Amino acid sequence: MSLSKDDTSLKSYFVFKTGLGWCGVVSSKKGILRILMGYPSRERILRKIVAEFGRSIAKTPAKGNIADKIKRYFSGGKVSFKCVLDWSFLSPFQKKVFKASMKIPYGAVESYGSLAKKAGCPRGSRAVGGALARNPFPLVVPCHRVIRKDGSLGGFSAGGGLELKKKLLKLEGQVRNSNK
DNA sequence: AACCCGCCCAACT
DNA sequence: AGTTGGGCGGGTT
Repeated sequence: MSLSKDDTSLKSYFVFKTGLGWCGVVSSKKGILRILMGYPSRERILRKIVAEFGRSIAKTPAKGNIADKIKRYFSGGKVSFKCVLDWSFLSPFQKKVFKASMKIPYGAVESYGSLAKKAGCPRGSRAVGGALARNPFPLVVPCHRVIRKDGSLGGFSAGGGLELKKKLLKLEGQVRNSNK
């Protein structure tokens, strides 16, 4: 996934604060390159962005409605994230998995295995887990809706960790108080 | 060519 | 409830 550091293709970012931590969006000319969320401070998220995209990345005013959508979603709105993504750097397998996962509707969940089947890779549950573990577009590619077959949560590697996954599912009405 | 995994399933205790 | 052991497929080094 390594992006060349001194790539001249222009990238830009903006960050913003939400009820569930600091979030950020990095874009290229083609679309959104990366969504970050769940960071505890402005410094932390900036450091992360610089670490991944280099110091030369440009800051841009929070244009577009993606920030508003995320905020609305975090406060309980049933938001559907339709936005242009730049996934030119993803592997074919990742594209298949992300595409399949975007079909999971708000408020629904699906298991890694079942998603693997829908992505055309019937025994690829672990591979699906691996792909989702590096999902650059959390929320837009709703990897938080993918859980284990037995109902336990599985993992979540975006900022905020498993706790955030639990919160998101709760927002969507999916986590009973089982505390599993 | 080895590792690592956000898994799954059956078969146990 | 938890553990084990085999199998799994993609990604990374």
